[in-house]
Amino acid sequence: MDEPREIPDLEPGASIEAVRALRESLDREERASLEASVETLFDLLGRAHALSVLAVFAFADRPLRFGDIEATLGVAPNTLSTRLSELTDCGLLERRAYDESPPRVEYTPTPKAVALFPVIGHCYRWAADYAP
Amino acid sequence: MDEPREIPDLEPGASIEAVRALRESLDREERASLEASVETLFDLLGRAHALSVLAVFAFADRPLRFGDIEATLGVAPNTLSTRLSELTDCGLLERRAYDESPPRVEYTPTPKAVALFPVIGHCYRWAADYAP
DNA sequence: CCGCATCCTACCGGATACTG
DNA sequence: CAGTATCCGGTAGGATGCGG
Repeated sequence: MDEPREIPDLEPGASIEAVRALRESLDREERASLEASVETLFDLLGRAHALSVLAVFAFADRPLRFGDIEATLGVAPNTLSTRLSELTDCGLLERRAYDESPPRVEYTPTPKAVALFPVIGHCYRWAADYAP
Repeated sequence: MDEPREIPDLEPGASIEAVRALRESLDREERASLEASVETLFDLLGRAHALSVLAVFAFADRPLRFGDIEATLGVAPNTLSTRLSELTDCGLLERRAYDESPPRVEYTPTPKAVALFPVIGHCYRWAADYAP
């Protein structure tokens, strides 16, 4: 009774029809659980610069340091610190600190984050098509 | 010299590699324009309940009224009012007011919004796979 | 030096009451 | 019914400080 309807793999660009069918195939409890998970995700992404931070990682080909992201996005350090902590706590980023001088901290996207990158990609395509 | 590299059509689930290649094919000016458009989109989506509102429309099969969304999401009316105005101003929703009593206002997603629905769909799939 | 914590200010979002 | 007015708590932004 665990997850008989578990989605086998993550297909990028899931059409709404497919997801709508998925939602309707779930019973009340499973569906509430799914909605809650999505709500958590939306709450996370629905904060200042969260999507932008993800985008920076999506286009980077190496681990990123605090200063890298700060310079790229130009956000206040405390805000960036909060976002990075949240993303790390949710298992989207992995934080590795090296005990050096000067100190070095590197952030790496986890597979969980990589699985979200198509969202970023789609937003870029959308912007290229529908921008003013 | 207008848009020789215009993306022909919106493919759902654009891989980051493809978008990365696109970004690198653009010259400085075009790329800055794209980044600005994406930034605008991220700023819009990065507000409270914006993604949730989009999701409600993505799964609805008819125009929605203010009270529908309010009841579904349980958000404060002033916040919802602001979000709906922003989405309407950005051309994602079309607002139609009927001069009746009691008054009736319907919101319909535009093609521009429909083109964003795969983002919602992907988030649902992601949540089903990676949720706690 | 770099990554963050603190302090303070401004604005945004939540709850409730109220109007056309 | 579809919002607006009002009040208030929380969160983001900017500058600065400090610990490693």
